[in-house]
Amino acid sequence: MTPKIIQGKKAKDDTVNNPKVRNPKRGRGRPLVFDRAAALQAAMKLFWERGYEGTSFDELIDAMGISASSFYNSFDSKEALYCEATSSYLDWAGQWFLAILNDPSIDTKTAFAHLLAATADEFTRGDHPLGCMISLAGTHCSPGMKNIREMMVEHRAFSESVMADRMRRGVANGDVPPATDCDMLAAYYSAVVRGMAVQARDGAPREKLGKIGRLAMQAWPQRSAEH
Amino acid sequence: MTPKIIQGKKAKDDTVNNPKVRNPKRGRGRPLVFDRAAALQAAMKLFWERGYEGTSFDELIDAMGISASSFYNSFDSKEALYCEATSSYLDWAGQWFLAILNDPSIDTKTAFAHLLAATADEFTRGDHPLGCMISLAGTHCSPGMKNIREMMVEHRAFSESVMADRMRRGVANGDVPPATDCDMLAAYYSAVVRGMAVQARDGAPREKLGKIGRLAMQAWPQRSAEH
DNA sequence: GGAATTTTGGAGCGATGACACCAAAAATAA
DNA sequence: TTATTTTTGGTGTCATCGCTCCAAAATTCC
Repeated sequence: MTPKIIQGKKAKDDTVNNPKVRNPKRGRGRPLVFDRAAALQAAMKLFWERGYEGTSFDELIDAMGISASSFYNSFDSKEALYCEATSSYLDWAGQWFLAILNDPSIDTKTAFAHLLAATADEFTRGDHPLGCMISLAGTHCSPGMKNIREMMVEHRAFSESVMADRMRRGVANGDVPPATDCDMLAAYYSAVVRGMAVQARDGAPREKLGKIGRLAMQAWPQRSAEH
Repeated sequence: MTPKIIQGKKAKDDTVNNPKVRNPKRGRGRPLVFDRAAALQAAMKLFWERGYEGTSFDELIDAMGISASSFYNSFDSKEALYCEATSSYLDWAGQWFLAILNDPSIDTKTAFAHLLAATADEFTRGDHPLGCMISLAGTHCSPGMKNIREMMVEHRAFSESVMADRMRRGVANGDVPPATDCDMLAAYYSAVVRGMAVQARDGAPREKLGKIGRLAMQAWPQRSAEH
């Protein structure tokens, strides 16, 4: 799921570069007093809810339940943490995303209908922040956030390319019209998903997102071409 | 175009409440050395490009070409400036937006096709920042930005309601199928526009946005109902 | 001209941002 | 036990944030 990762900084300790952890299970030295994975999850949810700029360092370590010292012992910087949190998010979101696109029991059109329905569900679940951590991140930000911005642009382009690839497989399999412009159709569904993320953030209920997804499926190509 | 405006702070000087200006044309006292409207435009473009959190006070007054003293003499706060900049943006964007939706020479479906085409054009023009100042603003931010967040949510809801109203007029006029769920169809086109804003920010060219808009028009209801 | 009014330049303020430093603490290895 | 390694608590730092204050400057009113 993850494309080339752009990291803000190189790890200071190059014995282990990504992620930074010196005492993985049971090494010498004082043991970690916190669960690194759980702390990362907490940071991810805070970034997801508030964005990178909207999340302060103190709020982060508070949510992670650790001190500044412990933080910098296990992570390189706020920016590096954001990269890791993004990877963690994509590991999770990539599961349902790719599972649906690669489901061999359904045809291409059905796969995208399922994808949009799942998006409506996942964007409005109660056990994590609304919407999506990728869709709207780094779109308007200061020049100092260039690294993060480029990373998010790449993540968005990557998910779009995954959708286009699935459509091309559909063309090859014969369940998508051969004249279909897969890149454009993927860009369209990508845009719809981004728009659903905005709606979710603004409080739209699951059913509303579901209907948006069903309307979006009206653009699926019929037997003849479209361009 | 502008719905109920939520202001961050009340103007300190209640002789003139919105906008704050004591020496409008030619009053007593030292005259303003800068063009307030031009400074506001400059601030608007910076906010548009970088977002609220991504724009610092020093960058703002630098782009506006004024000092901190002059700033606080003519504006109440960064937040109040953002509200004014947003209003200024909506005054401008509302022009083409409403002009298309109220064009009496075209039917409802054509109006929305024009609307999406114009969106593709306006989101990718070279004489101002890419995308839209409203579509993605305040979606992920800190709790301290509650006022701004709620303001942007309201602006987005308002433009969606304007689209729904236009559709209902189409139903009344008979050029939109009577069983159409106008609120849902408007939510769908609203989502598409938000997605086009993301694509524009990520560097998608005008033609790509145009094709997304044309694909989105495939969801327009035929003679029979859809829900 | 003098008084009143308003804006401007310039310095500075308290709070917060992200992070660095270092000695003490807690583990393992010998 | 002692040496070694690693993490932790606590404090400090340096820059930036949005904003304030005040005396000087520039205008109009009388």
